[in-house]
Amino acid sequence: MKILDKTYDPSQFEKEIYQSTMDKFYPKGTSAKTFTILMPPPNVTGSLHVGHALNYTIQDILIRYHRQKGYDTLWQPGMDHAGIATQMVVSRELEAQEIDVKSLSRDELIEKIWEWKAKSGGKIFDQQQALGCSVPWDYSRFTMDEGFCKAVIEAFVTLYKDGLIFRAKRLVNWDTKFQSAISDLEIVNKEEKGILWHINYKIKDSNEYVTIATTRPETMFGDTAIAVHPDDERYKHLVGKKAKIPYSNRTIEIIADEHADMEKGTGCVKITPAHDYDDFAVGKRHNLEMITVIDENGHMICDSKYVPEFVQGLYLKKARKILLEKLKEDGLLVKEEEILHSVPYGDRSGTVIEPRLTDQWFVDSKTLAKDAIAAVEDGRVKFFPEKWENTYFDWMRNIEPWCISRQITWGHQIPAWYGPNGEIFVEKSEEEAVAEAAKKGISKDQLRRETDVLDTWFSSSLWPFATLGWPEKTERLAKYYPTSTLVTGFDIIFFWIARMMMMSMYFMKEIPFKDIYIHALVRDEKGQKMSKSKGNVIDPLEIKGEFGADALRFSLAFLSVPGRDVKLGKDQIKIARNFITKIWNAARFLQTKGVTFDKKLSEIKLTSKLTHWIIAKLKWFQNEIDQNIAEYRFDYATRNIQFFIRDLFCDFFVEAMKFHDDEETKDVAGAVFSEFLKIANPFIPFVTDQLGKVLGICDSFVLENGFDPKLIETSIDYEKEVDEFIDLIHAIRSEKQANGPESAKYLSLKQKLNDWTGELASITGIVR
RNA sequence: GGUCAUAUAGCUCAGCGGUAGAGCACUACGUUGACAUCGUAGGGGUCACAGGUUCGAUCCCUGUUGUGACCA
Repeated sequence: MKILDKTYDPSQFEKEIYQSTMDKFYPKGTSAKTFTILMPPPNVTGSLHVGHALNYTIQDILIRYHRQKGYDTLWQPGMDHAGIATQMVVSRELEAQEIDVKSLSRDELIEKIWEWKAKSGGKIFDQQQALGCSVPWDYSRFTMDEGFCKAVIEAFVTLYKDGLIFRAKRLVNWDTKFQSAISDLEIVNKEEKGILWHINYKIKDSNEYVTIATTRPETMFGDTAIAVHPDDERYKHLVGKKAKIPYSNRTIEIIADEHADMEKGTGCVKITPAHDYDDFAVGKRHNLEMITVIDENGHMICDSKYVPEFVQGLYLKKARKILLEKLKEDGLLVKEEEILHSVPYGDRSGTVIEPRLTDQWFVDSKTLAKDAIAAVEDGRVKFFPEKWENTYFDWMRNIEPWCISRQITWGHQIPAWYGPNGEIFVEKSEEEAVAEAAKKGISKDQLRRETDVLDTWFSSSLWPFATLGWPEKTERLAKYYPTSTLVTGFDIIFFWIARMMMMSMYFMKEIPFKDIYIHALVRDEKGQKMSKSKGNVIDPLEIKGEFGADALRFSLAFLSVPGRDVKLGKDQIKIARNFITKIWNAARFLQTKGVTFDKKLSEIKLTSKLTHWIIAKLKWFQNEIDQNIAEYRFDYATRNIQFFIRDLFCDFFVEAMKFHDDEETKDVAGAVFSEFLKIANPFIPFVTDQLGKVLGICDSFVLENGFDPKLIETSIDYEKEVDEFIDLIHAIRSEKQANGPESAKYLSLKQKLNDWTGELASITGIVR
């Protein structure tokens, strides 16, 4: 047997251990009890950050643990196509090569993106391997692969025919950079300083003016009313009168609506239903016209009869500036008031989001949410920590229709065809659409396919069953659905969890997963969010290089206290690395002591107090870990790993071995250490497998079943006696430090130790 | 504005209706047959504040304050 090096150097063996164990990560299909985790699919453009590392570490611990326990485990890997993000990355790259993206046809661009994917996509898979993720890689799915596309079409067409997807002209969040609608989850509101401009509109047939207050004067050409509060005595006399929009020949009615806030601005508010959500609602109530004055690029519309020439075609901010100057000149701008207001930004584009009236496709979330809510209410699906169900309920109970169409190229093109008069045919294929259209006398060349693609999250919402083969009735689907535990961050409860719940309840009529474990955000050691601009980003691969993947995994699990952010600093990882070194050196000591690792616990006849004691502690340890995993307490589990090997095994048992090293003790030392490695393997797979190999225990612990604590009997009396003995040792050491070796108390305690009879008398030398 | 968290040692955090815990940092000692990436021992807390329930509250309840997150 090769003697271990003095220091633990993970870079020497991590890669090899992973390569040699990869084939053990596949579901065996032999056990009736399954344990399945859906890996949250990273973006095809993504690369590993420390948040992923936490997410994958937890999943890998769960998977490896259950695999050892004899479950048929499937950790379903994959990737999503990240519509906007990918198209952005590829467009940028093409532009760098001086290729005009706009001149490419749809098919050409898509081809370029596939080329890019083949070359640069999915880097994260290698990084997941570096971290030790025990994934059956051949099972990987991609939201744009052939089978998945089929699933998306099936889902879309079914929902449409069931009346749960509809097309409508509504206000949506318009991203002027991508020139696409985005969902309300994809915008971030920022509190900003702004100006409330007070502008006079002349009352028709009167010399009076009404002063409205607005932060967006340039939209005035889309105004279709002015609202005052019904209880506002100041303006009661104006209700029903008409006012003229400056520089426009239109007059608009002054209406009473509770939307007007008497406290804010002048109490009079202009209503622009096509460019503001609140105004849209007012417009609906009062049956107002909706006039769009801003185009898809964020410029004032050119050929509009509503927009005066002097601002036509101008970028919004420019138009605003020119308009305000003119209003000022003409004495119509009567006040500028500084205010704080919240401004919506696109989370990817970083540009101001414009509410825009467009035709889009929507999912009737409200209807789909019902079963999804019920599944959590009645406990079929549980959140850990439980408090997150509030967040879930809150959102689901107030859910709005989900805008799923995107005006981009990369994604699942919506399977809808339009006839010449706006007829809509939603079918799984062009042939079927043509056939349906023919029934209404519309020929194939009159049909035009919808160019919009679906929101990436629409395909992600099918992940629990589409990855397993749906819509086909595959064996895999039958066997692994519903899955066991979903592990993810709270930031995608709405984006992903809620939507998977809705789609799964609808298409599978069954929950997608039983438990949802929500982990925290990883922050730096000061509790600040990691960001490139702050320079406090911890790169998991750099950490792996410096301290080893096990140290990173151990630290992340150690810090996973439910309900708290993970504050990760290098110090913490160093501590973990030092601890792993301790395990390494314990192994080294056992080697030099001539311990062999070929006997199982059950094969050793236990006679001594010392061996009874350590085995009793091992049983306790195994039970603790079982419970910790069942409760998703990875912080406890790692603390227990530390406590067992350091405080119990090394500090006492190994020390005692230095005085008491008969065959039984050595056999038990080997067997207990082997069991320890096995139990710790899901947490720190690399070092434990390496030790297992070098010590000749086994090639890998990946498929090793743990021992059953119930099958090995230990004497409680022996355990107690050793515990008392240890307490006495601590008391003696403490007394010696406190009052010196001459103190009466020390001497009497020392005497008590010296008088100890029986087996333990042989190890009193442990106190020096 | 609404909701949900959270406040315990210098720091990061466990914990519990009845003597307050760990790691790091700090102090002292130590190179004893694996480990200085180590060991042994130690100092250090009015458990945010104010009320209430209780024989007893750091823990349960109410309020205040600070901090954080989400929603509008």
